[in-house]
Amino acid sequence: MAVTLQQIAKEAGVSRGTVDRALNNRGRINAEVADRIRKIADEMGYQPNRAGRALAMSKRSITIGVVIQAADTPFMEKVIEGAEDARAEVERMGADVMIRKIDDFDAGMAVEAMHELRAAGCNGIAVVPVDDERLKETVDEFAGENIPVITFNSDIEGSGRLCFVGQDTFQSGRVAAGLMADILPGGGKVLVISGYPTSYGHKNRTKGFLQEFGLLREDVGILDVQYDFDDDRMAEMITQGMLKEYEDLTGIYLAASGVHGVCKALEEQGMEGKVKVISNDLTSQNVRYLEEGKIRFLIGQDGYRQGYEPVMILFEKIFDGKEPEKEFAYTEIVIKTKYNLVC
Amino acid sequence: MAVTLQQIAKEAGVSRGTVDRALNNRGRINAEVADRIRKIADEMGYQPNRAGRALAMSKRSITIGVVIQAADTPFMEKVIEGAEDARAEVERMGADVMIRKIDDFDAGMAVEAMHELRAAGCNGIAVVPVDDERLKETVDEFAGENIPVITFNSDIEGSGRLCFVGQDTFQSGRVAAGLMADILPGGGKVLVISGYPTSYGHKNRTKGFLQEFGLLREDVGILDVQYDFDDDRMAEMITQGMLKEYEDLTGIYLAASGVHGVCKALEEQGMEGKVKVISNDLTSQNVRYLEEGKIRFLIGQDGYRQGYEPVMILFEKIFDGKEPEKEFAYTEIVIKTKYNLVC
DNA sequence: TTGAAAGCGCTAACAA
DNA sequence: TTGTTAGCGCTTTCAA
Repeated sequence: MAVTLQQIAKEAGVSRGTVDRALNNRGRINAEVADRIRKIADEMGYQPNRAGRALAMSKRSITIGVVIQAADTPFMEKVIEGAEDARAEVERMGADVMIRKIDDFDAGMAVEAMHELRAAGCNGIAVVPVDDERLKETVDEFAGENIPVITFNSDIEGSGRLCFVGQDTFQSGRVAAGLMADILPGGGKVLVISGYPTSYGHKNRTKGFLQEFGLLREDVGILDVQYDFDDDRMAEMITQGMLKEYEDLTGIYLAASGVHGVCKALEEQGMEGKVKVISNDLTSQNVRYLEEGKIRFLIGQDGYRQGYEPVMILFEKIFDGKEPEKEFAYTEIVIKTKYNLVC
Repeated sequence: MAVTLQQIAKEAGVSRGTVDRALNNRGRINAEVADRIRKIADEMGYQPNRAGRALAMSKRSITIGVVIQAADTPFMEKVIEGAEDARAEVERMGADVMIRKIDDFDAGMAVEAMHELRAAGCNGIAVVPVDDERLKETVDEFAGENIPVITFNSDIEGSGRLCFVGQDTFQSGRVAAGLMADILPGGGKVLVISGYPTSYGHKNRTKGFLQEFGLLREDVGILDVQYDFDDDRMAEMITQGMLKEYEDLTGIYLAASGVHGVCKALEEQGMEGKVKVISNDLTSQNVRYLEEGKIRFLIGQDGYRQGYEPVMILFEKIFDGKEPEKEFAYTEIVIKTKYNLVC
């Protein structure tokens, strides 16, 4: 049986309230007595009972806000699933979670949602941000008011956010490069199609891929990076053009979206399977292409954890006062082939 | 704020105790009243508060036993880590976890440990089994006494265990086959080295690999399966012999242990890198070989979850009466290259 | 068959 | 500065 406050109180010859004040630094206590109590608690291996604490604090009621942009995308559905699961878990401990979904990316609406959540009494907020000055200011403002903010999926560098939960995008590009280097035949050319030149994530993936692939395969030519602005039609046109210009194209790395367009172009030219495609994100469409063998590898993000972790980290921070373990909580870089899709 | 028993009692015009009896089927209650209360609870969306329940039940104290064989191996250290984390988590809810570690595989000691744990009052047991008749009988005996048993890492087929947590080994072999098919050049031969011909896991991996690889690459010859009995010296000798006999050997799949031996033999013959190696298990030694590029891929087991899940499933079963979601809780089949090792 | 009440470990308000 | 006490939501025992 675990040690209780009462047992420590008895051991120290004081009351339960005094032990509580000592161990939780609530002040209004003699410093020496507090020290002595802390030492005793330590020796007895005291671990606060979660259930007792949750019950006692349930009137104070912790509320956690979550702002998810691009909530209508398949990837974010996984994130939302993780956040909902975390919600169910902390609700059983008496806390509340409010989730605000925003279609597309819209910094203005994200800022607005954050203000709403603060007004609703949220004690902490997790947000999928975009790189935007107002959003950064809002994060800093909240942090100043002692409302911890966690960025997830995407980060706001240099802001006062508590921590970031998401993928190490540079490393993700390197993972793709390693795989591509393993499966390409000798010679030929490889093409990188990115999404937006301004997106941090896309940029980092591209950089990681180019740097590592260059080191691994000097025999393969690397074509200039193309941008499809996350548009399948663009991706298709780029692929068509490149196929015409470079007959020895053997590999395509998609740093963002556009799988459908790429595959369509390859199919039209009868190059399916001959040009090896590696892409990102385990969307259901991408997964289908993987199953059909039209893509070789998908690099996944573990969206579930990206939704789950921020809520839990905030809950632990607010409920237990526990600081997050790392400033960058990188989620796993998952490699999927058609064979390890289900788990 | 969530709905409480008290609120339902007020709504139904009865006492809290009556509501409790109705919702938890404790008997000693008028059936019609019980029905009415259940309906009201349903309408109000009642979800029992975990903290309250944990606190009230803390005198009854749930104890969960864990028996881990081969506990001295690096892989099982991960499993133990997961079990310890689960322990910490359920201890905070007032439960206890007793972990019994056994070096090597020893069915007799495992049976003994299970009896000890039952004598110590365990309400449920998770065990890493071997295929052994006494062990199976013990599992069935405990299940008959209403002490749920979960097998993890390895299974006892046809026993009365509640569920199995671990890898789908057949599928794991197919994953390796898919990767091997992607990275081997045309022609040549591939060799499969398994561990024990009697081990279910090794056998399934081998079968999965052979079946899938045969479908994928008809141009590559498949040599007879060799067995190294998890011994590096054996693996080394096998590799040496095969390298001599088949100059066009281009790939080796290790269904069990023996990476060190294989790599040593390849190095001696100057074939390192030329013969592509895929193996299982993220042991620190294997990871080192992966980092050095001597192995192309490692198929991992997610040992952490294999230790964590069984304890949590047992806790939920005993504490909440919640049945496990699936009979086979397959853990993810993780693909690791040198680039996605850290997460 | 039902109600009333004690108590699980903790926090917080109040009293001393 | 310290002790006392009510109460969080639930289970369980005892009394009606």
